[in-house]
Amino acid sequence: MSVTIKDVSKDANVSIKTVSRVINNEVNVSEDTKHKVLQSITKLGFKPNKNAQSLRSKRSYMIALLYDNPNKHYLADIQSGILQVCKETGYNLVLQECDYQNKNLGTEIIEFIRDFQIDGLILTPPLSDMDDLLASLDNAKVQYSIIAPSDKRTSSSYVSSNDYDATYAMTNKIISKGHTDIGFIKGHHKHSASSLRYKGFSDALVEMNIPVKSEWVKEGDFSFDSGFNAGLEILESLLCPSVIFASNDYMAAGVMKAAQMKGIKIPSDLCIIGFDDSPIAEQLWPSLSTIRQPVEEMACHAAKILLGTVDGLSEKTESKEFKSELILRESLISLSG
Amino acid sequence: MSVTIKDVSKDANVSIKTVSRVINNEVNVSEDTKHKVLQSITKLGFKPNKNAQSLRSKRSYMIALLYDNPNKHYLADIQSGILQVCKETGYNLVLQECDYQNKNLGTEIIEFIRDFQIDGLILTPPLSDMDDLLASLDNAKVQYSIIAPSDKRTSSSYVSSNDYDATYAMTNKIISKGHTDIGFIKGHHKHSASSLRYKGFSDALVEMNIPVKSEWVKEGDFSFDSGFNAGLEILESLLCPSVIFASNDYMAAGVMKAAQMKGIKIPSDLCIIGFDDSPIAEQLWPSLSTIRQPVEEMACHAAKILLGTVDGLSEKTESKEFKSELILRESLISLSG
DNA sequence: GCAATTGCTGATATCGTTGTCAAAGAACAT
DNA sequence: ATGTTCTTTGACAACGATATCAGCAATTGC
Repeated sequence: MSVTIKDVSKDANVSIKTVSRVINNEVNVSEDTKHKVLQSITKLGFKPNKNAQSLRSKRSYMIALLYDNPNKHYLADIQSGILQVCKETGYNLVLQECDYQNKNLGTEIIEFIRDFQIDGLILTPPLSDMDDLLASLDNAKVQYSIIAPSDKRTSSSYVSSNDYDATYAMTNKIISKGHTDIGFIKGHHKHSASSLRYKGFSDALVEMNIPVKSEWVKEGDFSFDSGFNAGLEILESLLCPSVIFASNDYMAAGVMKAAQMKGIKIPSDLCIIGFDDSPIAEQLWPSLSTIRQPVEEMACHAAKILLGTVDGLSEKTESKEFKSELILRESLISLSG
Repeated sequence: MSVTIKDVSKDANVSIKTVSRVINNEVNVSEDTKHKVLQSITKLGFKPNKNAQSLRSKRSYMIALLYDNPNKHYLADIQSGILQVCKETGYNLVLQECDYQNKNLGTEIIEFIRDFQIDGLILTPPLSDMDDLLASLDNAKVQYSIIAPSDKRTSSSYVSSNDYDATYAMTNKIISKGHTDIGFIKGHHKHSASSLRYKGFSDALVEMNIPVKSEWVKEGDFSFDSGFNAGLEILESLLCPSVIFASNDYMAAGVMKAAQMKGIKIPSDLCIIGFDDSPIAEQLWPSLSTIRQPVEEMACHAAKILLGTVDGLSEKTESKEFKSELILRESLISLSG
């Protein structure tokens, strides 16, 4: 039926082991035989049987993406980044939703890996910051790469973004437009990005000698609703800020809706800033000033890192910090009068 | 290292073949031995090695989701529906992005299935309507189930929604609010839902003796931008409609932005209707009246259908049409004056 | 010149399951 | 008692790859 390594070995007049050597790019194969074998392979259209390979070599050629993240756009971007790399390397991606509050998460993940012989993991926030989880993975000698951890640990490979610098820069930009009354909505406290983003914001204020007003700082969870509620609370203060900076675009959209419902004009009465440059940022009116992160590229890189350690064939890839970009749109204007 | 069928057979004092029989629920195993084996299995925590099973039995325990759809929320919903079923049944989901314009799509898909020994496919629009593709899959005896095909073919299993009835009902609802000047934005012409939705709309108008004005009917492609542009065009007509019905929420959001940029007040000057009940529908201000489709449930059902035919263990599941629900929100009001 | 090392190759065992086939015993018909 | 059928079971081959190890020739070291 399907052509096997045996057929190739017969055609090329070598042993099956030699064919195996060629497929796996092993050393100590003469150029001559290698060429001969490769020719037979293309001639017969041979493709190694993944299951047989996996069975014998204990590798599944599958990596898994672990997530506990309600933001579907974010996940979709992550996925397509990883899938690009998978396609090139012949690996497969398996999706696994987790519950970060699950006490047995570590054990369950390790069991999952063992059952399916998953070759490696990619972790997304908030899982990327769960030190005990990472520790048990290390302990079980599981290969993984993490996306956007809070501190750049040296032990594991990661891709990160410069959340702190980006919010710091955006806050300076806001201040440069004449604003001093600035509210902030934090993200989910379990996500490392939340504290980094808040720190970038508050450091920038403090450095310009602008006090951080606690009644203008609320905590959300990255969802539209939490942004909406936080926005309502801030806008019901006696004194309203002239800018609200939300830790992501969905919360910013929530603020915008809250403001519009209260008849507050954007951006003349209130400027709104988001983070992530989600599609919604451009779809709102007025469109949202925000910070663009190369999420897809980051995921792509994370996959390369993982496959670099998992698969001898792929070249080694290093941890990397990606730079964000300020996107200035209609929702931020200079303070009038 | 890991416990195998051999260990179980020793522990239960039977042959490995008998253990295999028990795992696979084969007939002709006495209750006694079956019980004994099952006990050993739980005692030792045995789990069959998927790769060995696949290698021997020619089944991969993997199904693939094929898509060519830019709507990430839609895809994410589909995915999570399928993943639920996969989790229960121990199958794995592989993602495969396709290009519906690719001439060799059929051949490539069949090759993909052969290489990875994929057990079955789930097709989403617009792939679900490509008759030649389905024909070649049939021809290659590939198992698949399709989500939302335009016509309910009897040959293949499908899940569908009542797009026609839903738009028809919504259009009647609009008319009942006193509107007669109604614009419509069609979806991507390759998606079967597009024509169904348009037909539901125009049939409802015609039945109420309201002519369909061609300058108020535009074609989009389900993207925000296409909705935005179509909205601009319609709103630049000499006479503007009092309602614009878009074939999905993203296009409706585009229309809303276009209207707001032109200073048109929603819903007092213009009502807007969407389709799908995407998250954005609730996040806009004013919030969007729309039609909710149980996408996740549909995907779940599609997966059950597929695994019912692929896997003898799962119970057989039938094709099914899912009902949509009208969601009335702020963006539709009665015609004043 | 001889031993030791290196480079290349192949025979064969092996991974953990399922498939084939035959044997043993029970049940039933003759 | 004998033959036939049915149920239950196990020994062993097979799936298609990689791993081990040994063999042989060519090169190197002394």
